[in-house]
Amino acid sequence: MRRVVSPDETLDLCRVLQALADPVRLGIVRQLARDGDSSCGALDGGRPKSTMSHQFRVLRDAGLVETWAEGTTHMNTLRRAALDEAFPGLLAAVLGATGG
Amino acid sequence: MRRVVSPDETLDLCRVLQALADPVRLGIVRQLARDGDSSCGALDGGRPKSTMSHQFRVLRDAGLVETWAEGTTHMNTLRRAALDEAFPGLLAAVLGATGG
DNA sequence: CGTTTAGTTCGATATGATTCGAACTAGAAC
DNA sequence: GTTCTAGTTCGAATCATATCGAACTAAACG
Repeated sequence: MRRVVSPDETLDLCRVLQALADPVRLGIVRQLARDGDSSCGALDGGRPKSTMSHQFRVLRDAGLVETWAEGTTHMNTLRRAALDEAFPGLLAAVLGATGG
Repeated sequence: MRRVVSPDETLDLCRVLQALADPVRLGIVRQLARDGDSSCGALDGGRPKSTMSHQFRVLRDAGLVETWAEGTTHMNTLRRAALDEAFPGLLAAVLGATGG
């Protein structure tokens, strides 16, 4: 249950919006919200690992996602509480939107 | 009261988020929300006109802002209704956030 | 220890965004 | 018509982002 990369504690709105402004990353966030914590591999959609690793890094750096190792896999969770506290309603609005 | 550039009627979430994910454009949106319709010149913050023209174009293309000519000046308005309909709560969340 | 599995990091490339000066356009005022 | 004002468009430089293969790391398992 070690934490791999500590997300930046001070959430920056522009950074959060930029992290969400990408179809791949928005899909990851949506899937995490819908299905709960998942490994990186369960969220890659067939894309190369190096590409996904980059996308997860952007999400972590923006403070949207937290990642830890469990055995050989890395688990990801949405930082709902932190996001709701910093930007109330933002995550709900993004998740509620139907289109991509 | 002619409309200069017709915003794309179908709002795309990724495009909207990307347009908002810039401090300059976020500031424009915030100022439009707070002070009401304004000319481009009243929102430039001393930046070159060509730079601002580009930023307004991004906002228009994303459907966030509508622009029309009044005499020599161009007036801008936030498309609140369209945004609230497409992504309920999003604009409120972005405007409610205190930080940049 | 050797191997497999799951991600990361590195390096390169390609694509897109931002910025700005200079030239252009349209309306207003003289 | 000339001039002024307010923005746009063009072109180029700069910077950031996305993507991917290849090499690397760390845990698990034999």
